Amino acid sequence: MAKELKDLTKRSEDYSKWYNELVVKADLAEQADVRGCMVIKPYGYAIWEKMQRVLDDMFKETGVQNAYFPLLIPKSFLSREAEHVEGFAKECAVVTHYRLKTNETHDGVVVDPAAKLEEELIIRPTSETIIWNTYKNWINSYRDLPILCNQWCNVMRWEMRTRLFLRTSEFLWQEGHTAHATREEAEDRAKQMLAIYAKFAEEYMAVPVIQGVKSETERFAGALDTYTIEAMMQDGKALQSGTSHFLGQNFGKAFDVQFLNKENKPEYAWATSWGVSTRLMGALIMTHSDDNGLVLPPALAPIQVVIIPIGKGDQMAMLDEKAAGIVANLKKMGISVKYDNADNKRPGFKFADYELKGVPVRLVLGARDLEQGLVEIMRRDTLEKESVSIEGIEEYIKNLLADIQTNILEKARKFRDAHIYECDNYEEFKEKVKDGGFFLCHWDGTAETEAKIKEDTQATIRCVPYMFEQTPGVDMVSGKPSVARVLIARAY
RNA sequence: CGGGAUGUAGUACAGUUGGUAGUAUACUUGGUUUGGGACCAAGGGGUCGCACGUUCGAGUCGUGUCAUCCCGACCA
Repeated sequence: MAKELKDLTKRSEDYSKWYNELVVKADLAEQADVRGCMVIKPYGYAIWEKMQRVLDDMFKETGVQNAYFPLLIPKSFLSREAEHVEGFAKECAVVTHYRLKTNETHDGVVVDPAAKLEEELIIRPTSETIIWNTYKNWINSYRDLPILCNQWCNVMRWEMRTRLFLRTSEFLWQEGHTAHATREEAEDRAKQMLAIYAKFAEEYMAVPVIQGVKSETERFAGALDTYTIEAMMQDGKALQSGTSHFLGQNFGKAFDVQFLNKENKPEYAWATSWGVSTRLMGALIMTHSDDNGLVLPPALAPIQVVIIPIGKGDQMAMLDEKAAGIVANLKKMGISVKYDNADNKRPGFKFADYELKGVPVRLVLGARDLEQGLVEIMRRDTLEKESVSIEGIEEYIKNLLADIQTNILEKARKFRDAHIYECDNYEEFKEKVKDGGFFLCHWDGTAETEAKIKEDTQATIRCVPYMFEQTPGVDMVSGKPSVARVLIARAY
């Protein structure tokens, strides 16, 4: 099966096909029969669960609590906030009836026309509206604030074109929604959560990201500011991997969420929302994988170490026993390990299969090596093999896992940094941007310039990045003055 | 919704001038194997997307229809 993956055209030639095949072959997910939705398979879901656990802990450290709000949103809620409607209305699934009945020939069902809903319900594309409708009941005084809620759920957006993990009609995510008494507090929270996303991306996913703020046209519908982390994939395209929005008082006003402040004066609550989705899985896959398959960061790999025994029939009992000791020790150290002694698959098949699945470390327990007290150990990121003493192998593995984690982050960072260009000449930009990469260019701040760039090159302004030193300059398209360079790239 | 392509076994594909369905892989059973994706033997699985038409006869030709994929518009 995996042989087909190796036979695929290389990444550079047909990146999307390579990516899709990889997701399927590595047993992460597949296209569902339902339009634009995906089935996440157990192995893929295990990665998502690990991400959830880590993120959840990070949120809770900042005082956020989990909650749950309804899937269905009354249509009228969506029209309360004008810009929000504009942004989402076009791509929503709508519930119009609440009952089916058997058809005339009694071999199927039809929608019962008598069961038409008076007000249609929308399957949530995001939950700002229903949550703020609820917050109205929770907030009376400045003493009730801040409210810091997060929910893990699914949402649905009727996308025109879908791709596994990166853009599916239904996706899993977390959405945090906070309410604050002051503008400053809300703005700080929006930035704080972005920083958490960036930390998670780098420390756990080993995906380096650029933090910044979105231009007006790229903002979330209804937000005053949208902060973003942008990652670079191996084909040089950008992937928006997480966003945090400062929503001002837009939703407070739209849902009439007022509180009495310390001066006993009514005031609208200030809002933020922030989310990351199963799209992060896409980022993970596209950042690290090679033509042998997935390369998972040890911090998120469901299986961190796989042990494969090799020997003749009568040696297996001895190998099982030897492995059991190592497995027990590794588990004690909090390392997840799988011992695969299935006899219906040959070692070569297992090697290839676990490489495809991105298991960071492989240990080969061979009867022949064991006579000399040696085991073969392979690291997935570099595919380097080494024979090491079985004495103290656990400690060796622990260090190796840490080394892989930092190594793949550095590799990804080096790749990204080598593909970031400062550019002041539009003709040159147009030529170069086709091949991918991030471009730091001066921008006059107008939507016209932004639109022209998009029309000419398909590239968009990803963000105004924080992390680079900024000096004023001249817009490369319009020639007008510019205060800062923005990050421009083609994006997923 | 515009431009292009494709629908044949679980999957990936072949199928010549129209003549009654084939390869690989996967699956099942038995045996031999096991240091980089094993081998041998036997076996199961398809109203060729759907409908209509042409024909003695359609996977193949025609018309229609549905679905999927790719490139745009939209997007976490």
